Amino acid sequence: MQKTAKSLGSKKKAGARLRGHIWLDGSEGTFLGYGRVALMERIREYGSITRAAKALEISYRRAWVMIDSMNRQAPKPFVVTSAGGRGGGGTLVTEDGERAVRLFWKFHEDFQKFLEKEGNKLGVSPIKNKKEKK
Amino acid sequence: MQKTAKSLGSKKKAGARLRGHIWLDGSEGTFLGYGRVALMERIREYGSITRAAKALEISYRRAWVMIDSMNRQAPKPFVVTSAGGRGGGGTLVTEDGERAVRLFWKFHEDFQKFLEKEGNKLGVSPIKNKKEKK
DNA sequence: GAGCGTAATATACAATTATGAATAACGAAA
DNA sequence: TTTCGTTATTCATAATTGTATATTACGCTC
Repeated sequence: MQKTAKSLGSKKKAGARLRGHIWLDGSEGTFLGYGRVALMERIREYGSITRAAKALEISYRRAWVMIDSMNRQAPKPFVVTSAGGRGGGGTLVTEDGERAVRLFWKFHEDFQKFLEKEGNKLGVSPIKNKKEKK
Repeated sequence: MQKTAKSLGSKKKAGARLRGHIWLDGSEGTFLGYGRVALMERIREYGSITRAAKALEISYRRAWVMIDSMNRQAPKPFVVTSAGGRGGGGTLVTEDGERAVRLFWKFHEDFQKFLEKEGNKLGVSPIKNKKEKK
């Protein structure tokens, strides 16, 4: 036990960057987060859980679990599915789902601004990323 | 494919709550977060990684890895260790470490305020927890 | 120099989490 | 009623992460 630091360290934490994750909690834990929003956006794009999962490079099961959890926690389903029929069926995002996606991105946007301001306020490096020129 | 939601769902997401995690990133990924701050606080309390880890109910290895990672990313070590000597050795938090802890809690505090405001702004339930009557 | 309790380190094992493959159910359309 | 591609579901396996245990190094104290 020794070596009490005499001079204080740099105030900027040498390139440290404030980061974070945000999400909405529901009755069963996670209700809406980055993964689920991305999934809904792909479902909107492809009309299919299978293809959306492939595009996101996650397993079908994982995608299905997310949707199931989300729908059970939502007052009304965010996506509706149908098995069988023309094309085998499909999945689409409801108006409620679309609204949830917009709400989440607004939340994210505000959060990014918060991080920016906070970084200045706390004197932590505003460095955004590795390898940025200009 | 059917059943387009006709009436819009509730605006409050029925008890959904905004949540999040924050941390500081460094050159190797996570630099400072809730776990590392809690660890430093316990080290300050006990003067030992072993006892701090026990108090937090994590393995010594995990605690050590956190400290090592943190110290390597910090301009100057946040904790200093010594093996051997009176009492077998020990660990203590440096002034830089203490300052980092304070900075992180300030960050956390501001973040909680942000979540509160954001919940109001977005119209997401201000409900703090399950089981509230009235 | 022996004893002590700690840090430091390696490694086998446990637990958790995600994946991939397989199968059945579905329902419109030909 | 057969076909088709999707959803829904199960299960074994893989990958990841954390734990428990053992061992060595350390350096003050007696």
